[in-house]
Amino acid sequence: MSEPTDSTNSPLRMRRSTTAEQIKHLIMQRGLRPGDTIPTEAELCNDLGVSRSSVREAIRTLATLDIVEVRHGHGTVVGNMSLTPLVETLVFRGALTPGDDLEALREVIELRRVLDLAFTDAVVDAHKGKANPIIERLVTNMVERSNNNEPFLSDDRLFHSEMLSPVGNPLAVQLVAAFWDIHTAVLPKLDLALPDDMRQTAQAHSDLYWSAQRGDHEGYRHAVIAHYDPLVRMLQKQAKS
Amino acid sequence: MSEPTDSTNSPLRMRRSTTAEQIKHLIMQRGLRPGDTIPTEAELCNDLGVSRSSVREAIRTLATLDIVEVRHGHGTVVGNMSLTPLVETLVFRGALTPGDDLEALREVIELRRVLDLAFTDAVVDAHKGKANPIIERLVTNMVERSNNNEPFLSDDRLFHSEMLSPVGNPLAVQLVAAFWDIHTAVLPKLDLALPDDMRQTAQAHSDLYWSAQRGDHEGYRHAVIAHYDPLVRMLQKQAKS
DNA sequence: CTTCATTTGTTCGTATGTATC
DNA sequence: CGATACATACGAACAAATGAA
Repeated sequence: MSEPTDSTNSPLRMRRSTTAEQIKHLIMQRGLRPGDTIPTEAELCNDLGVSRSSVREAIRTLATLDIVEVRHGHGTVVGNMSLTPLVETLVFRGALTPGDDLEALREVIELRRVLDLAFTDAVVDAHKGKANPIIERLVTNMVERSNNNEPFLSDDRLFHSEMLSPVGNPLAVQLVAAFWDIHTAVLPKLDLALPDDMRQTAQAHSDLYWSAQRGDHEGYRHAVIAHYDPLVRMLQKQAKS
Repeated sequence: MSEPTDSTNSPLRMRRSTTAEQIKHLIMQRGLRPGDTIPTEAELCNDLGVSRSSVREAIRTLATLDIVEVRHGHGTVVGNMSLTPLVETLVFRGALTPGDDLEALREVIELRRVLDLAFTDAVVDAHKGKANPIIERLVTNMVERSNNNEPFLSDDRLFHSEMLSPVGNPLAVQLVAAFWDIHTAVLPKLDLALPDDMRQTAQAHSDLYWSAQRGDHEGYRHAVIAHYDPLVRMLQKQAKS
């Protein structure tokens, strides 16, 4: 039985935690908020008693998780802890599987649809009777663009965030935005975007807003179905081939 | 004056992409699957023409996203691209906000509840009329433990995964499991876990399964509500103070 | 069980690019 | 413009873990 290295030979090594965890601990201890600067690499080397490389790898880890944000030549600040790591992981997972990527896309789209349906009541109640100039402008813009066969990606993303925003769950807003990002990142690998489908999608956005605006839960649900219908049909067609 | 280390053996320097992206590209090119070994650090240094530090930071980035998995003294393999990065980010975000952490917990719990409700039809249809010995054992075990005031965390997590598993959306299963992890990681900061609540939660699990098993959609929805009811009440109580 | 090669983990020193003042 | 502070990159050396001979 080999003794597990009693570590008494390393005086300051009672830390089993990694450098990244120590930096996280430091952020919590000092009560730093997103945007606040964290100590420089050199300071962290002294404070934590580790080398520059270790500090850099730890910061790299935290930057990947969007827990910190590195600004070249300026310094490192606390990040806003977005869902970027989720997006990156799932986008790569979708891009990795060569023949099976539409299965990954199907799962993402189903989740988006299910989430939209799940928030139906909250969204409709939040928008009922309240005009929203921002969303109205987005909707008219999307419809117009679809008629000219122009894309409307950025409007699309903003629309869904704005619709979900007033329900009072920022995490949910971020999550659907993240799935939107994954969706649009994985999708271009497949050929689609037919003009008719684009027009149907734009119209569905319009129906979503106006259904919610007049408190029509059932109409909203139908609009959700119609919104994802072109994608579902496309996936079924691809699956047959 | 100082010559820029004329490493003539690496003439391809036109790459603007990061080292991490090059490694991702390499994984895709070779069609590597989770578990397959990727080249060693030394080999990557030669192949990509960068230093070992850069390779290590890139690998660290990919390991953070669970795109690769590093095994000390053995090598590095392709990871399974789980949702661990999402969990880590959100757990830290919840732990960071000192007085506002129950707001973060509320958002997570609302999302869990919404997701469970959103998959009601699929889950009920998938389990209707089909006995599931694994889940039945989990349920009886949880009820028994709750009567003895013993925790049943691992059973709880497995239960939700097993319930959602047959709907055929692995991504959804991973997502609810991830939110379960976030939930249980953020929760211990608050004092709770009353015996009555534990019994109600265990009973709700039982109701969830048996409702689905007999095809009772409405009963399933009520069980979902009851499942999160203790937490919702606790959050409201905490919010008042 | 021991030895040894392989591979990742850690550290140090140095040089370079970049943003701010 | 220069000076400073900072992140980025490189290379060499040694430590620790793993697995096979």
